[in-house]
Amino acid sequence: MRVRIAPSPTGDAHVGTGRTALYDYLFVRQTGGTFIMRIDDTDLARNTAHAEAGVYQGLHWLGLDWTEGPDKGGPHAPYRQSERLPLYHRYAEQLLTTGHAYHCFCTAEELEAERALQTASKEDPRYSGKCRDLSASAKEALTASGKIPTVRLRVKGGVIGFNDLVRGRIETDTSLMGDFIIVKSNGIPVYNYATVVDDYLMEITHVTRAAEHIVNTFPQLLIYDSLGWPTPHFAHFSTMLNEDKSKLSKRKGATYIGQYAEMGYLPEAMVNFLAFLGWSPGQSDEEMYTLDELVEKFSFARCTPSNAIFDVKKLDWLNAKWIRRLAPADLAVRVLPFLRKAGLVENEVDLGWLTRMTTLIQERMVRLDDAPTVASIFFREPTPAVEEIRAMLAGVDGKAILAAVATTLASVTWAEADIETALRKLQADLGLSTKIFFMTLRLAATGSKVSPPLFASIEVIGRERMLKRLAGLISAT
RNA sequence: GGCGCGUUAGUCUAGUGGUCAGGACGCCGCCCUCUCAAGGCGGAAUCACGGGUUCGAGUCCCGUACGCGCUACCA
Repeated sequence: MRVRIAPSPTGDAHVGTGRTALYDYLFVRQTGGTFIMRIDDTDLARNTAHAEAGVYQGLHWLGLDWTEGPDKGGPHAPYRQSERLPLYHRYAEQLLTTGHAYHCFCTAEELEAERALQTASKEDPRYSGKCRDLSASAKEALTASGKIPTVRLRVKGGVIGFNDLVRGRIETDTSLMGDFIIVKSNGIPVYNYATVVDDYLMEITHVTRAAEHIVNTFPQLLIYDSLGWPTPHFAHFSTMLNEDKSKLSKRKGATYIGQYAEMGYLPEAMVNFLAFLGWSPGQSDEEMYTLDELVEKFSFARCTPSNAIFDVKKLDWLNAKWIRRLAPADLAVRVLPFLRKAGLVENEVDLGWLTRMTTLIQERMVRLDDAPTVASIFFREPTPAVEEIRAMLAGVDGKAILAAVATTLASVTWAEADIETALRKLQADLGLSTKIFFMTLRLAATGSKVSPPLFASIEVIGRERMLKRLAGLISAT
């Protein structure tokens, strides 16, 4: 099995490209096939010069890799369409000599006018075939006048079709189709043509892509046929949409894989989520799958044909699940860049301490970039919650209570369990309700009514900083 | 407009002629609890519509509606 992903070099990997690449990768690994990277850069106007790195980076982040491509080389190099022009010309020449294609001298303006006329008279706009049977002398004259022709494929009518791996039989009548351009006047092949030449020469067995390419398959089928080439298998995946059902675009949320990495989504979660957007393992209640598990389960037949909305809420849930599943030490390392970015960590940190801290925030994060918020009390001094504590301790001697806490903490063994035992005993001795006492402590320790578990938090904050925070409050109360 | 694809709760989906239409996210409620989370339990919510075929249709066929795609010398 040989499968290719053919992104345009836009500088970033689109999530749609990511999902298709993921499906390709799963299929290829499952079948022991080869995954190929090909850069479709025939749209000169749109190309950012060699901006492939961003695309590679996004896919690599997901954990995907290929064995042939511009960056890897391979038996069918080059893997960039802009470097394969001679190939396209060779087969265009073949099509021309066999009579399957012909030169068309119509200008873009003439075609535009023709189309306008047809639309006005309510005809379906399609090429009239004006240059279809030009005489040799006419062609010579046009060439002599300096006109540069395009190459058009001669379309003969009839019903054609293919068996889509996810949708079944798809057919159309080509009598509705005009002769279409395969090589532009600037010598660059059109997508539909270049794709066919490349897929054939690169021995692609399964052509996989998004549903918007379904109708492109028809002209491609015609090209395969005209060249006398066998057709590969085709699989068209569902389209991914925004929450308002519009096509996934940058306007309405993140579109590129790199953006999700920056927001603190885990590649494990992203892969899991993307896999389930348009595919399902069938009868199973299991929601979490690793890349390896997906390799085992994936199949084209279980891909859904209908469009799928990219539901960030579900992604968030999955991400939170994956965060909780990570070993704390692993999570700590992943969280660190986000803490640095937020300015909470500037120099080296003690990884043991960071890991301990991470266990406290692990269940309180949806994304990695939640860490700076949730964990700030372990790095920065909170604003003293003087007023809240006063309100909490209304009617009792607050200063004395805080002092008792300080005294207790000053001598206790510094470990969560011991801190808890000591403080619970103090609570009993003071005769305060658990709610009041521990909320007061939480306010004192963290400056907030919401925080990670109290005793462990106190431990992680450390004796010195705890006593300092208490001292500050005692003098302010 | 033409052609193509699609349509199970708000969302992702299971279902391949006979099920109380299953699961998950989200939402609501309860429990647990030092707060917040997490976790547990429970709840509301779905087969787009109309015709067929059949003893029986979410499942098969036709039509309609709606959505998406293509209709370029874009990919």
